[in-house]
Amino acid sequence: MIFGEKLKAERMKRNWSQEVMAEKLFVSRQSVSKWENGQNYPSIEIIIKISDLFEVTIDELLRSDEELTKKVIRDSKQLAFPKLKFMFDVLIVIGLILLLLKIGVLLLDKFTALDLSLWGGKFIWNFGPLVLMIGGGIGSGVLKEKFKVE
Amino acid sequence: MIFGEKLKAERMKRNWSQEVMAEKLFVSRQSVSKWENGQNYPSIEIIIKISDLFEVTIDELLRSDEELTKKVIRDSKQLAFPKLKFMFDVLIVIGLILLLLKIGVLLLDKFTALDLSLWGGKFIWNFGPLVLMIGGGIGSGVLKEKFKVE
DNA sequence: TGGGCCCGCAACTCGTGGTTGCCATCCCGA
DNA sequence: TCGGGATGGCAACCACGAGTTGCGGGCCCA
Repeated sequence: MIFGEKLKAERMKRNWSQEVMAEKLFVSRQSVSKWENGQNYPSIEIIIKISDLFEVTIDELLRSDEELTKKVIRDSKQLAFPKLKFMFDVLIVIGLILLLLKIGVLLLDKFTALDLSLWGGKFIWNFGPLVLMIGGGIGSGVLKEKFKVE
Repeated sequence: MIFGEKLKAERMKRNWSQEVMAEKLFVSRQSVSKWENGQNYPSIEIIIKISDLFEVTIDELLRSDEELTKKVIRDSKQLAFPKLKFMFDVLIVIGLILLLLKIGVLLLDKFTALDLSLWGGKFIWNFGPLVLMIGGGIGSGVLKEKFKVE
């Protein structure tokens, strides 16, 4: 039984005896022994107390590390997803801003006496925004698709 | 009792009757009724099953919203922090890139026959990168300081 | 060797978790 | 209106499991 092992591990991590722990939880020492050896579970109220005492979640106490790892992997994917996607979204926004700048400059050049020139030539300004936006869009879309299976 | 209310809320959220839920958990309908009315708790094994069935953590089932809210606030702060900070960090990077571009152009202009001009004039290129980098740095630093109290 | 600390096994008690039976209420269709 | 089905609460009952007490074994140290 998973619970007993985890209970024992947490207790020994703190160098407590079963007696000490029993006192903290207001139970007999043998109760603690039984839990650790998998003979029975404590009551719900006591499980909550243990969770507080050790500052671990009840899920961590009751579930296998396998289950928890699966959950952590899933969670970390969801954590990484917004972050990575956000970065690609920023690229899209930058490309859009550059595109709008280019259009703005062209309009001003055409309808006003201002003689504005785009730095770097037409090549960069024609393809730069496009590359950023398409690259960002592809990256963002791929990530979205990858975690849609979830 | 908190557990019973949450159990009922989750069940009704799915439009299940107590009968349906009892079937899913392989217990009698009256057991479900008792849990919801706070007469007793289910066994540990069943609590784990319920947690899986509803895709909520056991902590969420057993703890008050007050306790959980305190924890969620703490977690969401940590979640929002990297995201917002990341955005300010991107601004810093953009500012740095623009600064390097400006320096690159100036060097090429001075040492080669190329006649390159910075679009928009010296004002933007002297202050633009600076504003981005300082703004990003301040934003990033404020967030860092805000959640350092944690 | 004796004492203290730590922990496991067994017997026992009692409370609680789950089941069954019954009933009340509500809603819908004939 | 009546009957049937669905839903859910209360009560009685029982088994089992959670917690307690008693006992003993192992280990370590003076």
